[in-house]
Amino acid sequence: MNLKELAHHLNLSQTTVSRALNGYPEVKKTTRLRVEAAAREFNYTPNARAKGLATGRSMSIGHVIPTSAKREMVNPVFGDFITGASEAYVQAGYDLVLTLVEDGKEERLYRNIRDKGNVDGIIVHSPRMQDSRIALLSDLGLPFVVHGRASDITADYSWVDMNSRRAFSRATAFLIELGHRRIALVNGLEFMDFAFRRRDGYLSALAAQAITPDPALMRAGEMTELLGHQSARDMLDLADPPTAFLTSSMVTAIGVRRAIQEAGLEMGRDVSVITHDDELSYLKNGQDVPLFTATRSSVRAAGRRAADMLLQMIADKDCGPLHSLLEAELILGNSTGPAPAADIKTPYRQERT
Amino acid sequence: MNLKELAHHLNLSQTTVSRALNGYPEVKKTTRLRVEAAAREFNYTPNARAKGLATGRSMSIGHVIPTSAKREMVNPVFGDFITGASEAYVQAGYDLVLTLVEDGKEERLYRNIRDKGNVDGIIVHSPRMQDSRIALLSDLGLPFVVHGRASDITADYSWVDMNSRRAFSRATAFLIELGHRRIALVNGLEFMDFAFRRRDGYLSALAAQAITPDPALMRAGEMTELLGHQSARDMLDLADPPTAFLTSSMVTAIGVRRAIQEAGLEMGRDVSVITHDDELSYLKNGQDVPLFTATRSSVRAAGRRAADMLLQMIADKDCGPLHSLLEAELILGNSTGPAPAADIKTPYRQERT
DNA sequence: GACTCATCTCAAAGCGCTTTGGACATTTGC
DNA sequence: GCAAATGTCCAAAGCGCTTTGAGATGAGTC
Repeated sequence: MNLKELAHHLNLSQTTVSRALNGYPEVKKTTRLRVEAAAREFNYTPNARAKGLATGRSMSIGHVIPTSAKREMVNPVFGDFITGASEAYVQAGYDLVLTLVEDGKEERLYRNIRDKGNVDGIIVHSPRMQDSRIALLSDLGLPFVVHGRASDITADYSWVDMNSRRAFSRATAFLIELGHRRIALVNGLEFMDFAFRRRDGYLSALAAQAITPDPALMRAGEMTELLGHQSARDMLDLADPPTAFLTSSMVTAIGVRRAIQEAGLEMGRDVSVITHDDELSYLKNGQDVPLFTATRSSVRAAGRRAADMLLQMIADKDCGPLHSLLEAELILGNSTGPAPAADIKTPYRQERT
Repeated sequence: MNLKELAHHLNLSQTTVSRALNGYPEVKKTTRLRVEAAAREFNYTPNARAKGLATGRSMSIGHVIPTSAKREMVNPVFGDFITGASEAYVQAGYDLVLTLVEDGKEERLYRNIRDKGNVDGIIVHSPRMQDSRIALLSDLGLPFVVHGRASDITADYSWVDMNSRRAFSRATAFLIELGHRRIALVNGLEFMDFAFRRRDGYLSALAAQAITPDPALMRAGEMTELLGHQSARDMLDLADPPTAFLTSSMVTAIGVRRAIQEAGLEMGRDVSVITHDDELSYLKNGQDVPLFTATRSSVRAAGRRAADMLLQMIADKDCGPLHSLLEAELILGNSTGPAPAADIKTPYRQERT
């Protein structure tokens, strides 16, 4: 059933039916009700392509996620982010179109996306520190929101991000307060902006207590279980091993825990661990008492926020770049405790904020 | 730059330009080259909505994934599946549109999707044992491929699935061969078809050796780390605890491992574990020697396969329902070993296939 | 009764593309 | 040499919708 048929059936013009359905005022109330009833009865749904062609809007949002042939990992965070964003899209009647793109082929792709015209806006995932996509998209004139930021970019653009620096600096300060001095960082790939910020937070907290960072205690890589395991195993083997670990993801933390156990140590007593917890739906951090002490920020909420922002920008072209900085909570779990006796030095008491 | 402008610029009609670009034969070679050069020069990309309207095809595929307000978990397998499917779509010039739908609202949604006309086909995720979506989609006349099967549906439809029953029956048989008799199953939700099949495989292997299944050793739930942990903890507490676990996902297996360690036991020596490994990109099962003995089947490959099938069905309406059954490998890792001495009974030797 | 307003409705243009049904020129077949 | 076939191009219709500009209709005003 299309508009023409529906109109004919109702003995009305397409114009009137269209207006009735789209809430225009110049339609008599009784007519409108009659039209709506018929539309329901015949299960009429306007053809999206035709509607899009006529209105110039596609009612869908593009999510572009980068992949690379080498590190061919799909960020596990993605599913939850999408779930959050979807809530907003469903409410607003938007669709979500997903595009995976190999590193490097991005310029052509974004241009294509714009010219094809099948999305009204874009969500950019996984920004690097300097990310050419941002300038490109600004040029293209397609509304976009970045999930994360790009530290090296000075131009203004819209983003939603977690305060990674603050979260990791708080976590580090907390470990220091517990008496830890040898604190290891198992980070994500540090050309990714979020990972860079996390390290920055970690270093700043060390510096605040005049602790010299030890390169041997810093590792970065794809945030897999293996990375956590290997890093922790190697570090625990050092002559002067760490008494605490800070990791960038739950999966990595699980690897760290494995290495700790294999070393015959107990997490939370012999070695402390703090991880970042994205609140992924399939990786809950314990139930009553969290398994891991963690900096926690829901990536699903971030997705929701980003989508809301983008929709707002589409509705109001001039609302200018929007920003949203989400603060992570520091939640206490069973994986942290005072530094083992041998290592305890009275820490400078520090106000936690 | 649109077709009209491009045509005008070239002093040609839209017809000719369109034909030149779409490879129709009735265009002189030199004209075609001239057109192609200009298209490249001006970065011409046809508008997808207009093209879709004219051709009646949208050049995109819908992925519909069910969520429920209650168990609001996004299947972590999803990211990898999509990655596989994307490979096919990119090659064929298709887009992927993603829709999350709450349980129950599906009928209306699928009908809408068809009438909106913004996808040419659908991939159905996470089928239940009896799944109304399949009959519905058949009625709607929209090509679709199911990732998984629905045991209670007799009608023919297209699917890609892993041979869950065989995989779990082999895994169970292998454990029996190692001397295990008390074998626990920590499964996914059993109204999900794949989980049902896995239990079926498990039970059949037990039955083949005349081992009576013990309800106390069977658990099902969302495949989280917590499920694995709680199930294993409870079971290891039994008077007659299991000596081996079969779990439906890596994440769950990690929870089982945790419980084993907390019980002061060693995985692979005191207690054996076999898990199913979807080869998720962020959850590699060890490196040289796998951490877990596992039934392994790449969900990414399944995605690729499903997408290829769907594209074929779209290209050739009459190619009829297609099926693809993927066999899982049984790979040996460090998590299995002979049943502890006390429990060893000489097993009937069984041919593994 | 002639006038203006509202109110309601419609025909038709247009969104950017494909595709049908020729038109015209050039070859080919006999 | 002429009809038929072929090669190359175009004008125009149509995909299903929205939206413009204007035409009816009836109520209110002088």
